Amino acid sequence: MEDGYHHGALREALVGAALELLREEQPLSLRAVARRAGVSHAAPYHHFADRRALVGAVAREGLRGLRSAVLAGAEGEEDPGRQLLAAGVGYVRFALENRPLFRLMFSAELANREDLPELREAHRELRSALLEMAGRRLGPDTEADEVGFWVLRGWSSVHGLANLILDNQVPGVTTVEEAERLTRRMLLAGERAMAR
Amino acid sequence: MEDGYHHGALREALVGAALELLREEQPLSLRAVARRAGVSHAAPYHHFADRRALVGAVAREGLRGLRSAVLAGAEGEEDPGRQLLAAGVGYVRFALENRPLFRLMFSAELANREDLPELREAHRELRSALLEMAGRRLGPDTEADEVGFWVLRGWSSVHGLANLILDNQVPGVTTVEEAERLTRRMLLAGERAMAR
DNA sequence: TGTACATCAGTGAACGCGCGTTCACTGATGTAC
DNA sequence: TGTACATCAGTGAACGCGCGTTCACTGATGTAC
Repeated sequence: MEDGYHHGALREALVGAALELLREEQPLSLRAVARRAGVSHAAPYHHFADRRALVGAVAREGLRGLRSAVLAGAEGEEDPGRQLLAAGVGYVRFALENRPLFRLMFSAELANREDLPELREAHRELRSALLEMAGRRLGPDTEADEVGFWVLRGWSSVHGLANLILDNQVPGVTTVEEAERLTRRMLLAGERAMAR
Repeated sequence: MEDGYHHGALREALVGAALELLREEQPLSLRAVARRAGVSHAAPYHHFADRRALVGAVAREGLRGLRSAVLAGAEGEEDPGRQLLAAGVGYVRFALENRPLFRLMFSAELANREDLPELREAHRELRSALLEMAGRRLGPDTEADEVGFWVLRGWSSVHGLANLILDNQVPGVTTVEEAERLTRRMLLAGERAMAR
């Protein structure tokens, strides 16, 4: 279990190495990941069926992180409306602070997830968190359909804004702080329109 | 100029071949593009500095198409509010009908466009079209900042929705028709909230 | 109208590279007795 | 406590592949005189 021939927790180490490479904006090849983990390039095959499975595991980790970021943002607030606002800000912050990972999570490569049940589960958990928060905001008598639609509206806004910023489509917004301020402003405008 | 040794319009043919490959969800390698255009894989270098320049030209073509789709949607309407609605629907339709191209246009590869002035110009033209439409909707006395913020709100919603659909994050929405209906519903809800 | 010649836009071979995956192997680990 | 042995999780060599890019080349085109 110590160091030496048998690694002990290579699976986790590989995912960690992949996250490291992403942070450095390096391409996520199976060989590069193995290299970074300090292991031969054939070793990953004892833990992942193929490159795709590894990428899926990395994306899953990313989704969990995104969910945490969203929930962490909301935790500091009492009022459900403010919770949602903070959640949106947390979402955008995560995207900005984990650009390549965020892109990977929503990449064409993983648009079809039928073969990656664990990744699907992570997506479901993120979605549940959003639905739960929106449910608190809209009240217990709100129909599920309406809550779903409401989540989709908010999610689209925030997801779109995050993507536009990542893609340098929002002139003058590059830092995390600027992005957070803009997100808050945007969500506040939406809330205000709703409340009126 | 006829057929034969000199192609005559290889640059355009290469971009066309690339668009064809994207439509088939094939990877956009320089060699594959040349192959599809029926030309040796060294030929593109007489028209593009490198692979990146070719990809940039393809994205530019895509952006022009997106702008056209947005304007075409709006053209059928008189009321500025309805124009914006139709523009949004056109945006999402374009994304759904040109999935790989749309992804390429907003990919990490092209997030930095400093070396691709023609692509930047295409982005500017799309942005101008959006600003102009929003300006008509908000009236001539609206401050430029406000118009810009308003565009960003709408664009984020529509761009986010398009991306979420492309990524199979919106259960039950896969066809273009379903996506259009949902977009309309979403934008209507936004308009309604604003009008109230 | 003909000819010499520069320029242009192709070709095909070659370069070095990193990739995903497979394979036979071997050292380490854990368990049955 | 020791030993035999199955299983596990690594290694390193090898496979075939497609890639971007460069190069010397050559055929076609257009122009000057």
